[in-house]
Amino acid sequence: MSVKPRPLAPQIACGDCQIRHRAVCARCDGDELRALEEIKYYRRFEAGQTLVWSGDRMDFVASVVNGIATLTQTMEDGRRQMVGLLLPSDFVGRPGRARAPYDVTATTDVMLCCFRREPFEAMIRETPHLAQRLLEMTLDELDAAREWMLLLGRKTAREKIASLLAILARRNATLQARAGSGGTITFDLPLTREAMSDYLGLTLETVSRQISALRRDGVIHLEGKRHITVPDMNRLLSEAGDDSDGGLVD
Amino acid sequence: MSVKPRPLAPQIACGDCQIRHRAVCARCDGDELRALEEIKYYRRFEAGQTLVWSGDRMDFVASVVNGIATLTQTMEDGRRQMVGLLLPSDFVGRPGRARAPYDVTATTDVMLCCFRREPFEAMIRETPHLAQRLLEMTLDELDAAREWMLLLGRKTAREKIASLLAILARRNATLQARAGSGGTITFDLPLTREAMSDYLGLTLETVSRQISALRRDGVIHLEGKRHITVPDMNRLLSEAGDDSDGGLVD
DNA sequence: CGAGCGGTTGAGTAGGATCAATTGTTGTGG
DNA sequence: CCACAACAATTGATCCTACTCAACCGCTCG
Repeated sequence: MSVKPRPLAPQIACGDCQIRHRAVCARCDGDELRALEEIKYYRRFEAGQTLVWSGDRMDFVASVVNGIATLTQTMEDGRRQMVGLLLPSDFVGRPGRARAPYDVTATTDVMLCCFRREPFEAMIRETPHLAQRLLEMTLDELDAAREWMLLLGRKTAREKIASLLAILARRNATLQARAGSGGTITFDLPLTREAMSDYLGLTLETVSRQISALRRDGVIHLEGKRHITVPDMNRLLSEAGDDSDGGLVD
Repeated sequence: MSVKPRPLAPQIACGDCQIRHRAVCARCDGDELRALEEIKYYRRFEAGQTLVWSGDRMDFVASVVNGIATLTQTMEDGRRQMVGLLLPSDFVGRPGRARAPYDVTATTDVMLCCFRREPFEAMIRETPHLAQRLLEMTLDELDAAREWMLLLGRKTAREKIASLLAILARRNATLQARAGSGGTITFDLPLTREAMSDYLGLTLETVSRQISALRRDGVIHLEGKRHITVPDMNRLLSEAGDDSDGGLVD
């Protein structure tokens, strides 16, 4: 249980940063960036590591630079629900709160750009660009959370799986900048079956069965356990129950 | 289907407003309040009315002054999930977005304090107090949404009901300023069984059965259909699975 | 080689959904 | 004043989806 010395990564100039235009700092001008450079430092985590435990003191907030992390809540008897999926440029922590309300776990290797909390809170108060961007990001997260609530409360297991795959596919599509809506899309699952079950409010057995079912029905193709091909995105979307089109299965 | 002329309510001075210190305007100083007075107007809605339809254009944002409203999402086949419960001082609408993503419905008579969207957005940019308060409120809503996700994804029907009752009881307790944690609490359900089922991701039959079960087991008492007494708040909390104490049922 | 881990599949079960009947309660019109 | 419709809610019977428990596969690592 001994903790390795925290891996501090070398400083990167904000100007060279991959997430410069999507993270909290997106709207900051030159002076503001320089102020941020003063209070930032990088930390690297390995896949599987817990970055923060629920209830822990957090004296930083951070942007995810690369990798994927999750927020999860756990009940006393061990039931777990993922409540956040953090991708590059997403924000971790809450200004004005010292204790973490959720476990934060790295599902892949993760690099964080951390800001010491106190000076960051001061900047929020003083530089409107930072506060405005954070507000915008928080509103987006709230919308995502509400979409997620519909999934958890009302969708069937099959629809849940299809929805998650659609989210991941769409994300990869924007990165690959292809596939208007109908084309073939390919990506790797960044989550284990267990993590997927925590996301979807299912058991891992049900996740596995439904993935198999979608494969049998030709909605997706699988190579190995993790590599997924979606031959027809519209088909996947209609399986997800989201429908832009009208569910024209037959 | 004819729409009554929208009920415009008489103007109230911000200084006399019940929600002055909890709404978006909570941190505003005198000048800022005066600017808000310029762009605000009141609207009243009757119980059951839909304030906004999903997809509609919204050219205002608003604070709930009194009454209770809900945000709901609906799938094509009619499955519905509530994704927000709006109480007095809560905020409706999103600066920077013209179209409503959810249906907003009054469950009781509701009064809104509306701000025309364009000037309000300008104020967000210029008066940091407004933006800061809105950020804070949005972060609180995000936390609430994540708590709700745990409920939807992992709790049993009985725990869901107990959780909802605990939330409503706690809210009334703060209003009545009593009942540290153990005392008797009494309140009226502001929701129909159907609205509760939309909140909890259940059917209304299951809601009814579980309320009956909690009554049989002495966790709550019922007078009529809507008036609820909680003799032991800790008992209710442990039924909800939230537990501050360890679930010491036997 | 065996242990550990991620994943798949099968058999049996249970919790909540579905379909249906019934009881108030309220409000409307004759 | 009562009959009737509309609506909220309760309760019962039955069904089915997803959970539970269990065995097993393939791969990696020590």
